[in-house]
Amino acid sequence: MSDNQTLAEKVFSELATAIVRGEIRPGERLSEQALVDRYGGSRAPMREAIQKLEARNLVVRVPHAGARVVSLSLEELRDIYEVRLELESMACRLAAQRMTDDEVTALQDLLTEHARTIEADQGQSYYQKSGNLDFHFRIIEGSKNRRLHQMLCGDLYHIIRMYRYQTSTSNKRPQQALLEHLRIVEAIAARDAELAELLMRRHIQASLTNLEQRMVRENNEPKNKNPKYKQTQKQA
Amino acid sequence: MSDNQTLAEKVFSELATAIVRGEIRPGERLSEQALVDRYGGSRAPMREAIQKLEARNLVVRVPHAGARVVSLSLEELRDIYEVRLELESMACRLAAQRMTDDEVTALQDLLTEHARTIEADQGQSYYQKSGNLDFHFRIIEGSKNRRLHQMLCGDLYHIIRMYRYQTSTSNKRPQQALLEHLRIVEAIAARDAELAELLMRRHIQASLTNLEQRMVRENNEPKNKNPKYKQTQKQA
DNA sequence: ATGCAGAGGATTGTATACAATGTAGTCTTT
DNA sequence: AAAGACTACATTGTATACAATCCTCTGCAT
Repeated sequence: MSDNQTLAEKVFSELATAIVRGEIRPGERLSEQALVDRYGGSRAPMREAIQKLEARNLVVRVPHAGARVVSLSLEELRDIYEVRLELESMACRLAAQRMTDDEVTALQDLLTEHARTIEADQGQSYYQKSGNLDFHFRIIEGSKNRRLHQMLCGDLYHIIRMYRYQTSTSNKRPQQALLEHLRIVEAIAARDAELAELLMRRHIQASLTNLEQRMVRENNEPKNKNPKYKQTQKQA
Repeated sequence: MSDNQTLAEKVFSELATAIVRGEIRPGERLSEQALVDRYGGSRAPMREAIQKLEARNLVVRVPHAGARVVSLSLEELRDIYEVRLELESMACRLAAQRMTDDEVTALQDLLTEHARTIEADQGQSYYQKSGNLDFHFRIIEGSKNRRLHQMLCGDLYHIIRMYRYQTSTSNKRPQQALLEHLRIVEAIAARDAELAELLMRRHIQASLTNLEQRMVRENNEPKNKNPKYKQTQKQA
């Protein structure tokens, strides 16, 4: 029934959401014994859970030294964003070629739903929370490329959600984002793969340029010199 | 000294190369006890090694049922090639923007070296073996994007090397491949990112189209219906 | 005061033992 | 004879115990 999945998997998924939500801060250490005390069981499943987290790049493990939640520098975050930009643009191109007509109409319906929500709710909360993700997820699935889906949803998105730097695009102006979404779906419906890819690229690019600007600003004001690894922060 | 790395890591790397070289066939099962008998130690490090393999998508593990070496369908292989095509083209674009002048000249030197080798050796063996990989690796490193490097070299390349479907491009005519390499480096040296990306895309595309043609052929001749999972093959 | 050396403690890596689940083979039943 | 259930075995998941490594704190020397 409920314990169909192994203890290691349960601990893994609990830890993963905790990390993504920021309940466990970047740089914080994951002691195997501490996990035993918290979740019960023995060290073996805890080790396995930690290894699963490492596989998803959520923690970094060094032999004999233990595991810490990843703490990304701006450079590393830029790297991730660059890859995401490329892969998701690619997904959009493929989606324009491979989505079924039904899937396209379903996507259009989703956007009209979003429009209603924005109008009613002022759109601040709901839209960017799940709606924005829904839209991107559907397009990624529409690419009909399982590996691509795995890379974007499995690895990159979790980390990106950890560091919410998507400020400029979707936070400030959801109606602008919706407009861009509409244009993208138009291109997909017209089976114009090139245009769809270009529009998606521009749609995401804002986050990346924002991040890069932050990087140059950071470099010019070297007051917090090396925030690469914040170490040894126990919960007070 | 030599056992600076843990037993789990040693077993992992041994198994990884064995799998990539085809010494352990796709679909073959990896029993923990069998690994203990072969490599010594106990089950704990073997489990860890298997999990590391799973993290790199070299084996598939199902709870309580064990681990098997991945056996990819043509669709899954196409997915991987599609992603590789996109990521490596991207790497080439970034390399054109970010490689230092020294790195570019080093790359040019590498290609003149390759040219000499081809002339002398008839180029069949050496060139495609390590030379071709060297070239691609350097460009990937030239992108200065660690995550991209990790994705291409860590995950995708191992699997691609397992299934050597790169027949059409580099096998048949190494001198043709060298020519394409030269053009790519020219574009990089000219800092023409767009052109460099385009040339790399075309350079790799042949493998993908070859694979896709194979897929449609396979679908039209359904004599070997479901070669998705070859199961229960013990070494005779 | 600063830097290095060493001992102690804490944590991880490994080994072994037990429990739970999946698998195969046999037996029964229709 | 074929299909289903049951039993025995094999394999994986988990727990506990031991060994090896690293981190920290203290003490000494410069």
